Amino acid sequence: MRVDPGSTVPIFAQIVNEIQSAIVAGVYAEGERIPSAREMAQLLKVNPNTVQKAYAELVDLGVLESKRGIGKFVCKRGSRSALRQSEDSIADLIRQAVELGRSAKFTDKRLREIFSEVLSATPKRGIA
Amino acid sequence: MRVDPGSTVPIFAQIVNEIQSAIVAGVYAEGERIPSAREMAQLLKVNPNTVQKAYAELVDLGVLESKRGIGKFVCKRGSRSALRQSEDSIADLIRQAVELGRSAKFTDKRLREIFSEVLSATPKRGIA
Amino acid sequence: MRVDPGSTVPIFAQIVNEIQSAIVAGVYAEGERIPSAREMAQLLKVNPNTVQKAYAELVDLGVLESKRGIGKFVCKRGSRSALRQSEDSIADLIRQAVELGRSAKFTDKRLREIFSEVLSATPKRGIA
Amino acid sequence: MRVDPGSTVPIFAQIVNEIQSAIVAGVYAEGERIPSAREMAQLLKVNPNTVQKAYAELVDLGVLESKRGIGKFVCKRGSRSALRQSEDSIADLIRQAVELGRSAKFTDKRLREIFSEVLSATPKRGIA
DNA sequence: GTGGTCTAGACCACA
DNA sequence: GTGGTCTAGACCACG
Repeated sequence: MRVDPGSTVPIFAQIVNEIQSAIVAGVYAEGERIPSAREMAQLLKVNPNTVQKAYAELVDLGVLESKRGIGKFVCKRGSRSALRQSEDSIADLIRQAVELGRSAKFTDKRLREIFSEVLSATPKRGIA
Repeated sequence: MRVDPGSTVPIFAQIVNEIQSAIVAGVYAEGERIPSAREMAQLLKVNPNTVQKAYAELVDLGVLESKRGIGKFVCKRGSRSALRQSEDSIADLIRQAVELGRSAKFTDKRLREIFSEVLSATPKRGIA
Repeated sequence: MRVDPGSTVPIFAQIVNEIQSAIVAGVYAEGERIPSAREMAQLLKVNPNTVQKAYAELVDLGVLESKRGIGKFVCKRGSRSALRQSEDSIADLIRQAVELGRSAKFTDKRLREIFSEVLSATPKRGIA
Repeated sequence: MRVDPGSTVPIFAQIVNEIQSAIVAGVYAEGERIPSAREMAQLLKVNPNTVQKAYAELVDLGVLESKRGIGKFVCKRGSRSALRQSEDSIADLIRQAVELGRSAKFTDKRLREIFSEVLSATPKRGIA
């Protein structure tokens, strides 16, 4: 679980993705409590408000639920929601890539090639 | 050649991409003059300064060159630069998608499936 | 740190030079935050957007890096970049002068004289 | 006698400098007629209006004088004017370089070094 | 008419 | 509060 401050992707969005991925990967089980915003903030070395914003979005997305004074917990169906949204995010990025390729008149074959290259070039990394 | 004002991608960045794609697709040949910022602005229905920012970036990227009082022209090697940068942009988006998938423990097989679905679902569109 | 609105050199370019000089001179250390565009703008009595354009160029040149919502910082190697670019700018101006002299058939001796005169005639000035 | 369309220096200004240099170098003697704007334009491969503007400036500077219907001629004291102005231009560029160096806290010794390097690195070129 | 610069002011995402 | 983007409109240098 980490964050790249230099990325063009907003930090809060990176956190949203990371949490969802962690849930999908089984790091946080349904009904389980996730670390407080402050804990997460010092873990990731980011501003607590940024984590707060990410958590709020996850509540909004139906992945987390808030129990006041206690903490935030993965929803009953949180794992499913996270899975669906992860797939959506992935599909959305790929869609952008494909559209870019289409307007430059790249063939589907060429796009498949690029995809395969990137797939084998991108290393697998741990969740922690 | 059009622009989506609602996109998260800044308009000027969309224009940069569109122009590069058009050059790669052969709409604008090397050495050829591209429409003035003002013409392009009214074509895309955006502010001329927004177009100018995009053009300035393209000059910076070595795709266009500026001749004062005459117009902007596709560089000698502009087509190559544009091609390389288009591929980079595409690969970059796919890389983001793959990284997202990796941290959610998606298998490569699943990622390939998503890619194929998106590829067949994304319509081809004209340049004009 | 000041700017001459009457100069033929664009204001934003003057700011780029001034910041680079300040970094080379050690006014802003590597990793340090520089004043916000708004602060700098009211300091120099210019429009904030003009400063922002200068800052954007410095980011582009690899001298500054931007952290959204926090500020702009001198890059790790920013001091080196600034030094190199300052020397390049100086050498470029001198090269223009020498070429002018060459085509008017000035001797190197005469060019050295002019240089020495200007060097002793140009006052040293503070950074602030 | 040539012009660099890619330079940051305006073309008309380059022409002004070139003509002055040519006069200083003795290519055009006092009282002699210089090529018409059209001739010069096709020689330099630039827009005739651009040459026209350069000539007008040279008249304004007291280097050339116009005889209607006949052409433009180097003034009586044109050679002196051109010499003085060439020196001024050269001194001005050097002054800009020195100011840049001063604000970056370059020592005079370092500036002299840069000057010497550029002087020996810049090739002598013919007038034609 | 064309590009380049500058100003003024607004809005938004981010921290 | 900070950077980033966008709009609107002005002015200038250039061809």
